[in-house]
Amino acid sequence: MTEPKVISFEKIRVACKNCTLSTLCLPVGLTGEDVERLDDIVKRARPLHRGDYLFRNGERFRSLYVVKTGSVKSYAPSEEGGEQVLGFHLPGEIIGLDAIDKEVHACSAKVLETSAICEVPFSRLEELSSCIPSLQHQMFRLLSKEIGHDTEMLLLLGKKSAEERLATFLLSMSKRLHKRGLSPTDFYLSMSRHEIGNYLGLAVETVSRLFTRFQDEGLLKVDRKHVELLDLEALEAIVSRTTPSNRQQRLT
Amino acid sequence: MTEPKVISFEKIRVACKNCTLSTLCLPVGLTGEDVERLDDIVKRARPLHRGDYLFRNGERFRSLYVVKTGSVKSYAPSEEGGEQVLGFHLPGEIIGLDAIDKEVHACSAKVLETSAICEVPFSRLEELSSCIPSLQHQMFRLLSKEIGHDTEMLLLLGKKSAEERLATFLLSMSKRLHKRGLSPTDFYLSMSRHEIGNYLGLAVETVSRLFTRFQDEGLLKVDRKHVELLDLEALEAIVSRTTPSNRQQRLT
DNA sequence: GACGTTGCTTGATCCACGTCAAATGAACCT
DNA sequence: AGGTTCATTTGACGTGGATCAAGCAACGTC
Repeated sequence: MTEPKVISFEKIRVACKNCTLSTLCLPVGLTGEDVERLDDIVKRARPLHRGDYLFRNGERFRSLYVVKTGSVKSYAPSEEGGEQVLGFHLPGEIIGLDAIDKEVHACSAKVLETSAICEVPFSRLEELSSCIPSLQHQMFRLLSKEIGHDTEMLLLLGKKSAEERLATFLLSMSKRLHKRGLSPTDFYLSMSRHEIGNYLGLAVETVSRLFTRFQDEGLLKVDRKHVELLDLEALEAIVSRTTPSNRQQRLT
Repeated sequence: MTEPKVISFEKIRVACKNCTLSTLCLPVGLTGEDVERLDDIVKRARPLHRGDYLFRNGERFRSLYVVKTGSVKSYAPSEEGGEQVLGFHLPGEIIGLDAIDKEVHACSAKVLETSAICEVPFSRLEELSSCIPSLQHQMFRLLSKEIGHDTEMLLLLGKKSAEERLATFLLSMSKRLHKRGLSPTDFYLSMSRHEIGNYLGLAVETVSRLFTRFQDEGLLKVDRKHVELLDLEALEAIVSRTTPSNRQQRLT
């Protein structure tokens, strides 16, 4: 999520245990020995570049992918060339979990900027988790967490207004970047307005207008892909605002 | 999903291996012995009635639940009393997977009609799956399948029109009921219009109007909760129709 | 069998957002 | 520098579906 221009040589540490992401990506409660065994099965790939695919829909599922640096989007084709962006993936996040069931990828994953990606062959991972109960537990948690995330998105798409959606998106980016040691208020978006709109179920124009509106209201500053959040509290207020349109919500 | 009036005494078979749902609910590739061990940990509860909760959001997560007969809805509270219906669960379907991660239920599950539910203590299930690799595999698949389902809902809420949503919903019910040996064209909906609307991100009024429109167009017949699908092909056509509004969809 | 309660339908109106169209401006060529 | 392309912005306009407001049918309950 940094300006993609100057890519200094990424000093990729070769072992999981040395990886800066270990707290995000590695299961907690693994012994040193366990981590080494996990380490053995992870393939560390050369850097990928904007537009490269991790996988495409229809391909056979073999591996999970973990973002090490950079960012990735995943998206599902709908009928007739349409697409639904399913998520933007930052360092430490795992991609491909939805394909375990059918063993075929139902969505595609495309790299948004120069990125380093770890590949984890799933069959090996499965073998390993039946040996290491705490790894199995972490795998269950991981899958479950993904479901929880999807649930939040359902709520967003089902109930929230355009401005709530964009505010939610910006705060989500902010928090996730912050967890990774980056500024929660000043960052670059690696995806286009188009992709943001698609992800949030909005037209590009609406996204663009909201950016300028938020800017006019002093909530943030935008310049192209660079965003500076000026008033996090106000954004939070937008997210958790009870819209006057909550009539349909309350059920028996 | 049958008329709740006459509840004859449900002859509940006590063992998983005898359960009519075994092909839906039980992992394939388990030995007879494995199934018995699984069987040991499943608690079979007395029938629950309309309005009963399996669990409520905020409660500590202990068990997964499997619908044996009847139906259940799950829903998440949003800000300030609003709710998002997350799903309607039919026999053989599993509820509670999203709570594994945080060990707290983020949503509630409420019984829609008199139902029999199996309870599976998760810690026991976890122990068992580290002993039985094929059970572990099935668990991964199950979790993954849930993610896949959520993805479809994201597509529905993000991109589809009101009529596409209702048609998708009806066909989904149709297919799922058919798998369970019931009529794919003639069934009772155990949930209210209100709940359908909430689930699909639509107002009750819109759902109601669409039902009458579909009826006028000869696609189906409705009387209260009883639905008869008359033209499955036409409904399919609505679902997979390229809306003229696919401008935003195609991305680079 | 009258009476409240709840769920569903129907009609009239409104508005948030999508759509269409055009201008602006980066980035990238040659 | 000038031209091509593509992303973003901005304005004007239209509409799908939400909202508001009655009716109406089913189902209690006493």
